[in-house]
Amino acid sequence: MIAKVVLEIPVEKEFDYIIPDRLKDKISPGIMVSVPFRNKTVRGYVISLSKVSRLKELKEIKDVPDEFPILTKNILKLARWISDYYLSPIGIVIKSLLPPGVRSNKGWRKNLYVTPNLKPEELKNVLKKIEKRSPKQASILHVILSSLNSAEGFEINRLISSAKASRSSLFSLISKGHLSLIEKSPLKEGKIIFDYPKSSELTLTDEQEYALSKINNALDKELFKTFLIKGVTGSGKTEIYLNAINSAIKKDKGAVVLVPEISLTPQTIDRFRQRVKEPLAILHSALSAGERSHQWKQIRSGKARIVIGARSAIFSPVKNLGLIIVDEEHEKSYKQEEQPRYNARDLAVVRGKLEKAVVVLGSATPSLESYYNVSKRKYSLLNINKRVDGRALPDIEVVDMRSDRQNIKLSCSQELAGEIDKRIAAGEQSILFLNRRGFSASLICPKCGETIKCKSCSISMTYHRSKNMLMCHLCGYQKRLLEICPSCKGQKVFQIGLGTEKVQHHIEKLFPKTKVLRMDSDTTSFKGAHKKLLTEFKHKKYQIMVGTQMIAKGLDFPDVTLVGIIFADLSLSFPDFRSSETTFQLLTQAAGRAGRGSVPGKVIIQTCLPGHYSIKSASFQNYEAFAEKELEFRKELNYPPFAHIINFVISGKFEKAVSKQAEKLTFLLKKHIEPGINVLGPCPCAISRSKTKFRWQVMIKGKSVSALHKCARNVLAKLKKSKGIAIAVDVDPLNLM
DNA sequence: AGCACGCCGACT
DNA sequence: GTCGGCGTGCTC
Repeated sequence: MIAKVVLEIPVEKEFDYIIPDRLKDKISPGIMVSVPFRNKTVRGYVISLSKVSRLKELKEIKDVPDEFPILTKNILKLARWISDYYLSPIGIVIKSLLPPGVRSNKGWRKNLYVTPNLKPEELKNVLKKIEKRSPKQASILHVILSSLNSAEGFEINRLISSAKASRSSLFSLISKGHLSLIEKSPLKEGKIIFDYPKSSELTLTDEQEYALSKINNALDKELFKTFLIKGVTGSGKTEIYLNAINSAIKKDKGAVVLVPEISLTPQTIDRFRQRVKEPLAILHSALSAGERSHQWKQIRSGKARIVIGARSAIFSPVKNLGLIIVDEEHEKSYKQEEQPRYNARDLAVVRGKLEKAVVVLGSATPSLESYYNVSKRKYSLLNINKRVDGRALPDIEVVDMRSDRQNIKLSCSQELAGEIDKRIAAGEQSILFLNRRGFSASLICPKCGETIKCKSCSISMTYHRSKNMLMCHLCGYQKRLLEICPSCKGQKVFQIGLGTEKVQHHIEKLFPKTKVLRMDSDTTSFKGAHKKLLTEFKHKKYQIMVGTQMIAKGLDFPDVTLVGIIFADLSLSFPDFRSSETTFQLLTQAAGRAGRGSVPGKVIIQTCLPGHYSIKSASFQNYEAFAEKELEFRKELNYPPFAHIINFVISGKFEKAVSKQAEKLTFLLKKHIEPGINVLGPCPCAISRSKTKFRWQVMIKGKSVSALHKCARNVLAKLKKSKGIAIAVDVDPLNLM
């Protein structure tokens, strides 16, 4: 027999190996193997088995470290899909989807037991059913049934030998869900006993109830279906998720919950722990390799069926997966910004289809891609328009900062200052949001007009007052604040633009008796600081919080009744066709921090573009109005969701070589395009230099992804490599900087 | 990816 | 005449 094996190398090729007799029982698709390759031994994964090979001289598989396939059939299919769609070699895809601890394959050899997932009567029924077709499997079940009270449990090797069966028969029973793999022998009446947490069942609103019933119906039918829950901030989406998960458990199905990296806080996890009626596996980026590997094995063995985690949790090998939830589906952090550049939200739908599972995407501000999929009838929309307990949405006021009365340099309009004052008097709290840390955005020389830039990047350096240093927010390079212009030796350099440090400074000056907390990556970088500062704010050690992106989402402080957006235009000015969408999302999410308690909230948006539709519709809390306008614009310019984009980023140390390669690539793209595809560029990226590397980009755009794939594949195969030049291929890019 | 093979320039 | 630069191509 021949095994088709993929290796962890950037090559789209399967390598054939002979399966030696001593290993033939252990090998099935999805299993990890070690194979001779060149003069080394490398790790690989069996994709399929075959009787024949095109080649005559084949090498043998050396070893099989695991007892069972680490990749399930569906995950293997998902890996294939990712490889095709995101133009990334399958070996690299598999490498990146397995947690690092698992790949070191420690702990898979020892202490492996199985435990039945069914009651004895049910096992007997299964036994009867499979007796004729699969005598070996039946024999295993027979051994289990005849020794259910054995205190030793079912160590797999002993079980296999007493049943005179093979590993693959045992594995079939596991993959059908009749048995689970476990590391200890905790048998008690044939089933692991869990400590179920107590749960309070809150009553649901009518809208929540309706959404849940739709999801439950779909779960009952065991068919693939995708829902988009559009629920205003504070509408209790999580409550729907929790109930849906418990419904899945009742139907003996597993669930995966994806949350954005920043939302995976102890508070979030506790909420799920308290309410979900089974142990959770938590896949957090902060876990060590060992911990990850442990969690993974708990999932793979069927011991944990409910998984909560960030992006990569979409690969967890949950048994009998029935439900996939993607919270805050519009979040950019679901996109992996390195190869393979997948979007976990989109993979959720692909995996849902493979597993015949129900997929629930939730957001207060759905991505236009998902919203458009509703109108194409790919997803079903579930609207939640009311907040729980009938609380009012905050009142939003837009303040025009162009007015003569305002001084934009002082962070705070008269209106905002007045509202903050009221909150201080009432003992309530305020949150002020600005999406830039540091004190001054940049330094400019009035004599020559130059701004001070990083030595290795193309962006201007930000002045940080607490450190008294200039910092590059891209590469982290720091240097002393200069008194003299480095390019013309002019005597005076001006600081321009706001950062959170300066806002804090202004607010402290304006309200000298008030304690102001600043939350940004500068103040939260040391261990435990994030949690500590939030707790202090909750206990009202501070009246005002100033912060970046990190405070715009998810925070829930009942005493916060005012949210101020210091400068909404900052995100609108981004050179990206999605900047309006991002701004609308940011404003809506930030506004959602206000009025989460009994006192209604107020939001003040400061802007120089008060007429812009993303600011206007955010101020009316009208998603539909925004989406309608934005979709019109996207349609006109043939941007997503009406088209797909593949972005090529060419980078290297020498600018000439980079631009030359970008032009060669563009030439080939133009040569290979089909009708309906546009080639845009080449041009330098918005961040034209990062970490000493120059960056250029070319885009292809068109309605049909497969046509784009074809074009990209053709061209990448034809393009001659240039030394020191890297080309990153990004399908459905979210970051165009 | 990583490593061998191979084809042109500056050196004992 | 040889050492070594790195461009090309293959690895079951």
